[in-house]
Amino acid sequence: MVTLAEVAQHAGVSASTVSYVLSGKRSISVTTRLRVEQSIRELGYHPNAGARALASNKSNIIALMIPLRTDMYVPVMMEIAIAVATTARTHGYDVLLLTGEEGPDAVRRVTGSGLADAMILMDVELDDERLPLLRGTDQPSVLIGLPADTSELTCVDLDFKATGALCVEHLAMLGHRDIAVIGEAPAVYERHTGFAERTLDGLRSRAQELGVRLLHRPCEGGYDAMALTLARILDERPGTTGFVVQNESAVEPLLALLRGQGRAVPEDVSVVAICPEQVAVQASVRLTSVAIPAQEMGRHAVDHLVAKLDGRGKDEVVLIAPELTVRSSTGPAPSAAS
Amino acid sequence: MVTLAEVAQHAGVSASTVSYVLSGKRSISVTTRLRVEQSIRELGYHPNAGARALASNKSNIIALMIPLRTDMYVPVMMEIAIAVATTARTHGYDVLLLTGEEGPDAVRRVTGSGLADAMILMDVELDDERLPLLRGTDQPSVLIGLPADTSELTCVDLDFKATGALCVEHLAMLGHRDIAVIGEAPAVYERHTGFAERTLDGLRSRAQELGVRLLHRPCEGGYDAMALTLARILDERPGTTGFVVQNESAVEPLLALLRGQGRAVPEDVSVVAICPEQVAVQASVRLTSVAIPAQEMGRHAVDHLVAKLDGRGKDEVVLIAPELTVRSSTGPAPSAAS
DNA sequence: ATAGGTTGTCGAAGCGCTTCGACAACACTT
DNA sequence: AAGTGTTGTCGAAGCGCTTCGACAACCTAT
Repeated sequence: MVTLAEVAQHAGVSASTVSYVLSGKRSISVTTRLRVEQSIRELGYHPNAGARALASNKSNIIALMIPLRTDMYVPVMMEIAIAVATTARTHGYDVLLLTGEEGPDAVRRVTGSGLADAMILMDVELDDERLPLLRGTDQPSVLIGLPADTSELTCVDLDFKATGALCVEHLAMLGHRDIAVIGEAPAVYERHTGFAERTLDGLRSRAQELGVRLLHRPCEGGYDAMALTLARILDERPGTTGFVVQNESAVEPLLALLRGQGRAVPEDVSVVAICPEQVAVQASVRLTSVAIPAQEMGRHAVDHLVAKLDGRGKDEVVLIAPELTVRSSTGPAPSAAS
Repeated sequence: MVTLAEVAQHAGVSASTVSYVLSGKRSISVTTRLRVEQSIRELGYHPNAGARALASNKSNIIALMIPLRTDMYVPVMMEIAIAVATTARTHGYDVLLLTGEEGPDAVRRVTGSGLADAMILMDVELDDERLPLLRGTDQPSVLIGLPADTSELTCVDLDFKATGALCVEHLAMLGHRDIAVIGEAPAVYERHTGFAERTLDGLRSRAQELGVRLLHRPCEGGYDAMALTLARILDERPGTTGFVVQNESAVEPLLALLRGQGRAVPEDVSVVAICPEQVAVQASVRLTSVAIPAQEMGRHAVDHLVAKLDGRGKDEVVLIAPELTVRSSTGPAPSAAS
C-alpha cells in the first residue's frame, strides 16, 4: 500500500506539500504540483479513507436509509437510490446503504461514529421516530417525503396534494362526475406514510371544489385484490367513469378487469395513474399519468445535502410540481344525456 | 464527541482496557468489564469509525456494486441489495453502494483507499472488465452472477441452466411439443450477461434431449413489443402451445394478448415464467414459475464474503438449485389428436 | 537599502483507535 | 520456599492523514 509519505519522498517534497497538492488548500507552485501529480500517478497512490476521516473529521460519505418493506414503489425506491449514488459521486461523496430495519438506532450509530457526514431518509412517516434525533444533532440531513412537522428539517418530495388535485381536475374537465380512487395497500395508510394521505387530501378538496363525487378505496396489489375492490366500487357507484390509481401493481389488473367487463378505455371509462413514467408507457393502454420524478428527487436531495455540508443551504421544504401527461387512457366522459 | 480516553477516565481504567472490553481480544475481569460497559452507556460512547479503520486496517464496510441500468429485474436487484444490507449488519458490516457507472475505476478506488474490506458485484458480464482487477488484489469479493471464467473467483447465482431445463421439462411432460421462449431485451444478450445465455443453453439442450421444438425471441418489455414478438412467433410456429417467459415486464402483456386472441390459459396454451415469486402470484393468472431467489442470493453472497474475511471460505461457485412451482398457468397440451 | 508583503514549503502535533510487550498479582507445583 | 504459569491491566508506539505556525525566499514600495 502506497502512503502519502512515499509519494512525498518520491517527489522530493514533504508530506504536507503533497497533502496541499491534493486538497488545494494552499497555493503550490506549478512545477511542484506537476512533480507531485506525476509521482502520484507513477506509484498509483490512493489516499487512505480511514486516515483521512480521522484527521479531517469528515468521511465523505452520505448515508441513505431505504425502507425495508417492499410493499410499494420498489422501482421508485431503486431509482432514487441510484440517482442518489451517482449524484453523490459527482460531489465526491460515497453512499452508505442503511435499511430501515435498525430504525432510530441506525441514526444514532452513524451520527455517533462519524461513519457518514450526512444522511438522507426515505419512506418518512408522518410522525417518524427518527426525526427528534435528526433535530437534536448537527449532522445535516434531508428527508425524501414529508412528515407532519417539518420545522428544522429539509424535505424533498413530489407535491402529492397538487398531484391529487391535478388528477381530479383533468377528469372533471373531461366531464367525469363520479371518480373512484384506487389507493395504496391499507398498510400504507395505517403506517401514516405522508404521501398517500396528502394525495387523498388533494383529490378530495379539489373534488369538492369542482362538485365531483369521489370514492376512495385502498387496495393491495394484484389481480384478485383489484377485482374485489373494483366490484365494490361499481356496486356502490355504478355510474363511476373516472379512475385514479395510486398503486402500480393495481394498474394492469384494473385495465384487464375493465376490458373483461366490456368497458372500453378511454371511451367508457378514463384512468389516470400516479406512477413512474415507465409503467405508464409500458402498460397495455398507454396511460395518462402524473409521473413520480424519482431521479429528480434523488438528485435534489443530494444537492441540498451537499449545499448544507458546504455551509450554504438552509432548512426548507421543496415540493416538486407534478406534471400530468395525457396519453390514451383518458377521454371525455360518456355523455350524461345518452 | 465522546472518545475512548474519556470512557477510560470515567471508568478509572486505561484506554487499552476499554479497547479490549470492546473487542474481547484479551480477557478482562468481570468487574472491570461491567464498569467499563456502564461508563460506555452513561456517556453514550460510539467508537469513531475512521480511527478504528486507521488503526485496525479494516473498515467493516462491504461495497456493493449495483447496475446502473434499469432495463431488467429491478425488483430483484432491490431485493438483493436489501438482503445484502441486512445480512451484512448481522455480521457487523455496513454496505457502501456503488453504481456500475464508474466501472473498473470504482474497484480501484475502493480497494486502494481501504474504504471497504470486500466487495460484492452484481450484473456481471461474461467477460467483465472488473474481473482482472479482482484477481489481482487480495481484497475478497463475491460475484452475483457468473462470468465465463470463474477461476480464482467466488460466485453465487441461480442455476439458470437448470432453470431452463426445468421449464422445458415441465412443459414437455404436459405434452407440449412446440415451445416459444420470450427472452430478455436484445440489449441484455448483446451485453453478454451470463444468466440469459445460460438459461437459453438449458432450454435448448433439454429441448433437444426431449425432442421438443424451441423458438427463442428476445423481447423488450411492454405491451407493444410483446404484441409484435407474439405475432412473429405464432406466424412461424402456429402450433406453439407452451411459453417460457424470462422478462418480467413481458408477462402481463403476454397474458393480455393471449386472452385477447381467445387463447385460454392454461387450456389452450401454457405459460411458465422465470420471475420473482411476487410477480408470479400477482399476475392476472397465477403463474407456474421458477422463482428468482433474490434474498437467498444476497444472503449467500454476504455469508461467503464474511467467511473469506475471517480466513475461512475458499473460492467456489455456488449455484442455487431452481424450484418450479406449479400454479394455474400450465396444463396438459391440447390433445394433438383433436 | 530597508521595512513590509506575498508566496511556497516544511516540521511537528495530533486526530481516536488498536495492539504489542511488559509486568504486577496471584495461583499452583515441587 | 522458590520456581513456573495464568490472568488482568497498563503504557507507549504507531496507523496515514490534515493543518497550523514558522520561515526562507522573493517581491514590491518607500
